[in-house]
Amino acid sequence: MSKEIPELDRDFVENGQKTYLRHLSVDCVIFGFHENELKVLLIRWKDGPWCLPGGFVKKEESLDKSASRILHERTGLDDIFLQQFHVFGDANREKDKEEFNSKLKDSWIMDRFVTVGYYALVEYSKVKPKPDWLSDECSWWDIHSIPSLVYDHNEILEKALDVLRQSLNDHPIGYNLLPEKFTMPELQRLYETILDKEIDRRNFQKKLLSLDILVRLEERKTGGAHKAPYLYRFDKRKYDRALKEGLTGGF
Amino acid sequence: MSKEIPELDRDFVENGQKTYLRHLSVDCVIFGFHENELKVLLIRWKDGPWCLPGGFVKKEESLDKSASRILHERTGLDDIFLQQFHVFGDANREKDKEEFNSKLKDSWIMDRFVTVGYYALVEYSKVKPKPDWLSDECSWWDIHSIPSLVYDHNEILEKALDVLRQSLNDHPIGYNLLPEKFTMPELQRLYETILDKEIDRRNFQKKLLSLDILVRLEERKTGGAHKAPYLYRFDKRKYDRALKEGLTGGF
DNA sequence: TTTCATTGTGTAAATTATACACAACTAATT
DNA sequence: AATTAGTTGTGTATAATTTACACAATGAAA
Repeated sequence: MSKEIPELDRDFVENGQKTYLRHLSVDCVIFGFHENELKVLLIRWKDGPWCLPGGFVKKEESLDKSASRILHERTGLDDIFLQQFHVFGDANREKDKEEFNSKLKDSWIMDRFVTVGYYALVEYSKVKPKPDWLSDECSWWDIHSIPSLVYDHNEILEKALDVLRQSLNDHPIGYNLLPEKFTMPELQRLYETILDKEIDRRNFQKKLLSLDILVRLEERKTGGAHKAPYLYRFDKRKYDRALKEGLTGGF
Repeated sequence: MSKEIPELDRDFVENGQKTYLRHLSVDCVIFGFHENELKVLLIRWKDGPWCLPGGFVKKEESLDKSASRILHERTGLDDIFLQQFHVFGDANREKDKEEFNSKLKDSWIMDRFVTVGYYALVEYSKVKPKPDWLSDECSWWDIHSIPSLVYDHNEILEKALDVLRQSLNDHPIGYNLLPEKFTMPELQRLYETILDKEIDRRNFQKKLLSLDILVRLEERKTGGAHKAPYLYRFDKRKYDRALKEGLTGGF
């Protein structure tokens, strides 16, 4: 399974504990929305399994800062919407850890880790996924066809989806996942995908407009094979205000 | 401020890192309800400030297990409703740490700690608060008059209250805080205290009964200076079922 | 016996959520 | 150029839920 460890990695493996807090990691569930599908950014370790992008907490760095640093490293983006959602602390959550890391026997990396899950909402088109030096691949996966992930990462992802679902009415989820201009059907697909249920088209539009956080533009979106829908954008000011009070209702 | 460290403490201070994960702690916000007030169990360090009861994570122990162990140590109770709610990971969250621990200069305890917040719901009357060997006092405090706590513990407590408020409709909060038999006005006070708002008496009763999770007993509660109210209890079976689907509505 | 604070109870009005149908538009097809 | 297929835009009636609100009965204390 494992090859020899390159020079760059060696320092990390042998001396990482001087830089990072031991026993503690951060894993990110990075959501994007594209072609009416909710997607998650996954990476694949060199010669290894798929997993959530993650990293470690520097000794003088806040947890939130770690997460946004990791996110920046993986997506190139700054100012990303990022939310801590759960800590995974089972004593045996990293089963088969030796198998995946046979060359790291005495490294701090082989210690038990408790990991803090963050979810991020990013605009799909702005991300250029780039694998890091630990990984071969970095790409988007539809949430309906996630591969088997390392350790408890499938569980972490499920929990993130769960929290995302419950947050739909009091976090700026639409705002962060969609491009600046979007159509009502696109927004509806986003809601339907996250909630995993169908919503009546007219009632959806009625409720979203009643929240008074959207602005309909003069433009329409052309190019589709059908009637051209209007474009909308969020009214950031009103949106932020509404979120403070919690968006009412919920489908 | 500090006295000499007793023998028992010395081993913990000098060798704790052999038993516990470094950099990681658990703090518990233990809620109880008594005399129509929502209360929190606080402890006071020997010669030190008030704080949330907390502890550390053993190397082969899950996070949840740590929390319930800590809770058991502090309250004597088992099978407590316990819920992780947030991780506090600011790099400088433990300000004035040296001041409070002047005798521990080189101990693992002086390292930076990230702490996982758990909230617990206990039946007030079943708890006999007992300070541990680190603390002088252990007692209940009304949430409206919490003293200044060490580090960021006031912030942790506020966050717990926040989460408790938001969880009222999909967690068994009433069930765990009240004694087996209780009156409708008592239940209403509990809701009003947690939500920090008044609720119409008739509408409250109507909704709670419509959830079909309460059983009215033949008994009434006597001894009060007024008309004797009926006693109720939760129908555990129906209650659990309802919670799975999320209690509807919400005041 | 009276007083006082509290409990138990129901209905009407307002708000919110749900169900549902047809004409207009656009690109693709013929 | 006309037709087709699939999608968009729009409003109303009904059901469900939430809110507002008043008075008689009770039990202890005065």
